[in-house]
Amino acid sequence: MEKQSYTRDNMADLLREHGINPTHQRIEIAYALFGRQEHLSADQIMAVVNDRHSETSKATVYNTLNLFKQHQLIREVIVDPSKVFYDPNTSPHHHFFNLETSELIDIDADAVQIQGLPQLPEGMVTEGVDVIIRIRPGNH
Amino acid sequence: MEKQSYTRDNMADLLREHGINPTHQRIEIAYALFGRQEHLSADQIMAVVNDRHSETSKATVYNTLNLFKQHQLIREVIVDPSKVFYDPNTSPHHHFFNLETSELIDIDADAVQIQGLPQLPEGMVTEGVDVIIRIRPGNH
DNA sequence: CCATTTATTAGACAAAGTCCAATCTTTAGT
DNA sequence: ACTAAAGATTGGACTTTGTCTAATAAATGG
Repeated sequence: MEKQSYTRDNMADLLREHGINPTHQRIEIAYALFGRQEHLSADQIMAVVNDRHSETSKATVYNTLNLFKQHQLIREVIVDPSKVFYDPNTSPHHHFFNLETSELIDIDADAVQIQGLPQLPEGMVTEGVDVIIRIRPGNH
Repeated sequence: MEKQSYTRDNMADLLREHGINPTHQRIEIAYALFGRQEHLSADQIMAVVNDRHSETSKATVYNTLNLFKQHQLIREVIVDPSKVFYDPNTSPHHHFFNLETSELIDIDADAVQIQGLPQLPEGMVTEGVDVIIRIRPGNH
């Protein structure tokens, strides 16, 4: 009874659990993200999904990613000024961002404590805390 | 002897101190950013600078912002998937980001401690640490 | 004041993402 | 299983942010 195998069938279940109608395209997109547990951009996802024969349009990729985001199935990572990355890991965590390769590495948020943050502005509520550590190779 | 007044003349000096040739357009752009001490996007800066009579082209705005960034006069803030904000404050600090208004509020980094971050990947060096607290109005 | 370097510019271009109306799928009810 | 209604997908036009280029303008140092 292995919990963590990312088959297309499991993707369908995962989508249903999140109240999303599992269509072909949605299953493929979910499989692309969860199957490799990587941070991918929309165009990378489209490339993966359309690897052999084209099956999914640009509009559907964007529609689907936004849908997944709304249903808290994935998360956006905003670190690159030119493209958004999508993260299949929704548990609280932070990121190393490799400025040379645009690669992201997860940092579990449980291990990290942040102290001394000022009070939120009046009437405001926290939606999320992102810590991004921008790294590059070499000790200059 | 007031240190912190942001006149156009002071902008010229500031640019020279950073090894930047102070031209008309560069002074205006610096004045727009430092004069109001706000986080502005490229198009907002262009709007400010060309308020009355158009004087500065889009290409120059982008050229100049990138030049300022290279000379560490300003900093990019990447929080919004669709546009970069430019920050005249280069001292280490973090941000509240108002998701409703796209407004940024500085958080002095001196007050904040971050503990428990894992070791950097081998051969990597930190270029910067960004903490972004995404906030929105109302206590749901 | 001239020559050379340095900046600025308009407009073409590129890439990411959105929007729309037409078409195709899926679902639910019978 | 059949059909109507709802939901999903599509190509392509469009928008926005940002880059590039080749031509022009401005500043600088003799």
